[in-house]
Amino acid sequence: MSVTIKDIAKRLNISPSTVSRALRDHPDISPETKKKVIELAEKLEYRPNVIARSLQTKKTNLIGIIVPEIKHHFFSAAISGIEEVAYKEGYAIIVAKSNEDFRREEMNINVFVENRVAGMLISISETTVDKEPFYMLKRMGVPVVFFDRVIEDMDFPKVVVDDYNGAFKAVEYLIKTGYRKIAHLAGPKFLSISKLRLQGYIDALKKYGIDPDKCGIIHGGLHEEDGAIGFHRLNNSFPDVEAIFAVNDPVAIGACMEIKKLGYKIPDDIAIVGFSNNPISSMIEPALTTIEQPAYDVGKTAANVLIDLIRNRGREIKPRTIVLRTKLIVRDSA
Amino acid sequence: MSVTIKDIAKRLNISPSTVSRALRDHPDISPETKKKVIELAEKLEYRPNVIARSLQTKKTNLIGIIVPEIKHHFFSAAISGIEEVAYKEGYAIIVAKSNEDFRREEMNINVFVENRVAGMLISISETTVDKEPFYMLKRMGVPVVFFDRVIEDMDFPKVVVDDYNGAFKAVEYLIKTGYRKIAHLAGPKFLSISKLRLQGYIDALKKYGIDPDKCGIIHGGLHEEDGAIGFHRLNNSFPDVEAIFAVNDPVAIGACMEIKKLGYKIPDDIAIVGFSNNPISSMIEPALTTIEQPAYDVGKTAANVLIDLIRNRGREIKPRTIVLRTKLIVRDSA
DNA sequence: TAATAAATTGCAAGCGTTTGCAAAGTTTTT
DNA sequence: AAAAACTTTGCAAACGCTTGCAATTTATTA
Repeated sequence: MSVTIKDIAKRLNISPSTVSRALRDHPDISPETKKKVIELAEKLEYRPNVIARSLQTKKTNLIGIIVPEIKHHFFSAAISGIEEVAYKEGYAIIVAKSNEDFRREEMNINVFVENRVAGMLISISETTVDKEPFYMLKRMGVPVVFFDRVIEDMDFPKVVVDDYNGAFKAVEYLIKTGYRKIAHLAGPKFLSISKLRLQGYIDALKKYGIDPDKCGIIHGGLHEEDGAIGFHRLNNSFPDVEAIFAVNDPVAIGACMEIKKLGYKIPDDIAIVGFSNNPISSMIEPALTTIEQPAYDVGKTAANVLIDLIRNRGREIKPRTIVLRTKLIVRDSA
Repeated sequence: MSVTIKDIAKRLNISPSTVSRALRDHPDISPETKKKVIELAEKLEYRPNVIARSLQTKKTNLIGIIVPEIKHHFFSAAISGIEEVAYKEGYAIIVAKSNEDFRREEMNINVFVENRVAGMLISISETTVDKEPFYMLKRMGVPVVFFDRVIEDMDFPKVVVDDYNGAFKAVEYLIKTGYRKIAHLAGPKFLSISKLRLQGYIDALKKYGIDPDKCGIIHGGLHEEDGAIGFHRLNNSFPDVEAIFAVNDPVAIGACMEIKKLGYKIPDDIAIVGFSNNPISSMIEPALTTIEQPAYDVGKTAANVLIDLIRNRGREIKPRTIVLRTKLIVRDSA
């Protein structure tokens, strides 16, 4: 069906190897043959078969990405960043979502391995506890970089945002603004980001002599509905709460809706700070004070680290953790 | 490095073909050999090499997706839908963005062709005018389905939302609510979605005897800033406008911000209706009346059509256009 | 002019699978 | 007991490319 190197070779009465080299501009081939080959290739609309090449070279130009969900703003922005550098470096991205299900995550990892991706960028699901699939990747020698949601004690490089400091800054800001009873709508317990943001929250309170145990820490999910539910539970257990630090913007927004629905005023009755600076946050009423999380940059950085890793395989590179800066964005909700 | 069928064959003293068949549960192979093979394969952590298989079978499990931008909600939701059905049907998705640049779109198309994707799902960039890359795909016999942003006169299947009717309903609603001077912040002129929404707008006005030429049609981009700019221009040329129908939610929101900034009240001074029902739309103040556009379903449907096409190659399938329903969501902005 | 070096091309094997067909081994039928 | 029919396995080629090395041709040097 489609034109191959052999076809070109036959029509030009030369060998396939010469054609192959001519097409890749190999210095051994004379300018005249190159010209002939390239012209005929264009005329016949020859398209190199990357699959055949990959089989031979044992290399692919594919980078696998696994995220919990594609349509969440943070992840789609990160993917966009990854694509940007991948494109520039000559890689294509193949993306899969886990739907927060560790089994699907594992299936996807397998699919990627079978497709012999050059490397993988992974943000783990909220249900991932079994590390076996990742050990397998280690054994197979697949280059892997975690981003945002990482497995802390695996020695793959990691690219994260400064969750701890972001949380710390958010809470410190609340304290300095005069709030004391500051509750936390926390995320899933064993997710790295939840843990770090929680710790930042706790340490900020402690620094100013506030006892975190009396403030209210409610664990929940990462979505809007979790914010609403969380605030409900909070309102029951700690009715005198003055301010809330939410694990992320959707949760903060969910809480806001609920707060407004119950007739409280933000920030007068209850102040609230989110995390991630979703585009939405600046547009709600009141505009949400939050921590900016550079999603696009996380993607770009992670992709760069991975490509480094791919290209320098052999030379041992010490896995490191890159922490991207977070920034407090003060708006109207606190 | 990694374990192959040959390795297994050698250790079991049987031929590679037998191993290959055993692993794929071919009926010719005896249960005992199958058992031996499968057990050893597991023990050695054998992973089939999809690349080698693809080379042989001339098939891949890859679906290529090209969108103008990954992080826009509509596209990321559509991609999510595509991934969902692709995963279930045993395909992986490889995604690229054009950044609204037709040259990058073409480059990506080429990359996909060279990777011999099983098929492609494309939403064209706003700068795409040259159809040559798509004719090339036709010549090569690559299965292609357009979604959302389509090239109308190419006979590839298309999956779109009912832009025309959505726009019509939106404008009709405005008219029935009592507005007459209804302007339109339109999108890029040669984009199918812009054209259809514009036409729906015009026809709705005409149906009720309103002259569209006197209402104000401002062409612009598809982003927030375009909404702000658009409203400015509108406000200069048609200061007596009572309501606005925007080509999409970002534009509507951009206009809203500008309207508020200039001190007008929504909907009292100016009413506004958007298009797409971004998650953000329900959360701004006032909540945006808009047309719901089932992004996730567009993705799922497009993926299903494509997979059908891939599987039934040979049997000619008449390319058809699937139009998904849009729905008016009445909120506070109109 | 012969010997040596440089430039250009081709041979053939190999990457890890799949698959049509032949071969060998078993069982059933006549 | 031979023929026919299965069942199970293996051979070898093929998919489209790359690449080390040998072979050929041409240019340079002694």
